Amino acid sequence: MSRRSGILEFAVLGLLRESPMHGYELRKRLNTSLGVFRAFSYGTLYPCLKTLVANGWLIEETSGTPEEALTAPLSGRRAKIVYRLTAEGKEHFEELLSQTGPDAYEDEHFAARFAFFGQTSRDVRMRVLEGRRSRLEERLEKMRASLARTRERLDDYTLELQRHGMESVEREVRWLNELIESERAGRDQQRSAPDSSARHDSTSGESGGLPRRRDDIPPPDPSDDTAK
Amino acid sequence: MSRRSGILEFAVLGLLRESPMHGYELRKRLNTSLGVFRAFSYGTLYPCLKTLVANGWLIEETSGTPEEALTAPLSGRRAKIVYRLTAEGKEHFEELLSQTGPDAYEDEHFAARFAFFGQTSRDVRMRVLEGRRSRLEERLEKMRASLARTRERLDDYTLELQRHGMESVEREVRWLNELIESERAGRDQQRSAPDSSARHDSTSGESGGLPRRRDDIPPPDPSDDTAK
DNA sequence: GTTAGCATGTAAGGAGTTACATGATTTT
DNA sequence: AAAATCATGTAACTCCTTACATGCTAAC
Repeated sequence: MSRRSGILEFAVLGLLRESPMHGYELRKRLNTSLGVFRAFSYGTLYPCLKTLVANGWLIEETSGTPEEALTAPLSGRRAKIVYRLTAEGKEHFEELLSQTGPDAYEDEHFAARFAFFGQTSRDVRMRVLEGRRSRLEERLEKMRASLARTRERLDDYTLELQRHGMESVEREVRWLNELIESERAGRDQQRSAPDSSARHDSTSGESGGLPRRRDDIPPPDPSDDTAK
Repeated sequence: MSRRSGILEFAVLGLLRESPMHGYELRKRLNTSLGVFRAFSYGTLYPCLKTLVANGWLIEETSGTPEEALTAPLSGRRAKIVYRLTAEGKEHFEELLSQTGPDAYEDEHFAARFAFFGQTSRDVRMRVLEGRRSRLEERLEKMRASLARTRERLDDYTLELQRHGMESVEREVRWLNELIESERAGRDQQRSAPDSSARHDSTSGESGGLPRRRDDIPPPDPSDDTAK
């Protein structure tokens, strides 16, 4: 029951929900899917996996399927451990998904939550988006106030740094506004049942409707991979 | 000689270079000046200050000046410790300022460096800005490659998250381009002396020229202060 | 007179990195 | 047959937060 990390635990469970994987692959997916925001090392990931197994959320499958076991039978070949989500793990993840406490609005936590919106029910999505937005608006308030108080004493570079920081936050607010609007637009389709005690129903990705974006993919550029 | 933090050490020395301060004030300035990027707690700051004193970079002045000492003379009044940069501390900070190793291009480290650009020589400023930019460009390369590889398998939300992340990075690159251009424009004024072994001359803030920005201050809104 | 903010600290612990150690498999 | 990359782990260490402990001073 140990209180392992939050973000990492959440992301691992979420990725394994889609399909079983071994540690190495998991790490790559963590660092691209949730990519810009977080990069975990093996020294973090492997111990975490152990803990999740100990909690019963995961099981290890040592080179699993019978066919594969035959490919390398009796040699003392190093195990390739595939992790699979258990029923309890699934349940636990579902519960984490439904939490909308203030933690969920912090930078990195929010990114992790967003990455799994596809598996999140619409009302939770809304709460998270709106929570994030008001968190950012608070932050803007403080920045504005502090700027007004201190702007005389600050040199140009410090000022420029603050200006750029504020603009970044404002930009994210605008992004959230768009997202929230799309979610609202996607609603009304299926008027949420008058039953207000709506239980989160496992696969409740009602795919509201993201703002369909210009599809400018850079030319299929198959280059290196290695994440440092 | 203990290897204390980097960012915090750097920022403390930089702030104290401007004027002596006590811990509480220092913390507030850290969390606004370098603000958006980093928030330190007392549990971090005070021990760090002790270390810096032990290293000889700072000295403590217990309610310092004679006049002030008279205001609260013999009562066992709790000391209000003012920290002042020593000559060695100044020298050390100068040396830190001149470092342009790869660390200086990381997110938070970069922000700290930028915040003290007013006290940094122009060629170092240029190196830091350009280093940061190429760091971000590498990151963009990886993101583009990874997107091209995996885009089919990803759901809309994950895609949207990546798109937004990339846009943020691209935006920062544009910002850096502007800054670099301004620095270059500000050069040519004082053709840097043919003496290439230019020693960083203490106060070498030749204030190149930031892009003068629209001055839209929010109405002087004197509200709350408290950080959390 | 009591709440809020100023001011300084410590101890315990959480979260993650780096560097090390090992070995298998694939590509060049 | 060397180099790269796949694959799994551990130990030591860093950095920072939380929660606690203390007391002063200003404002309401």
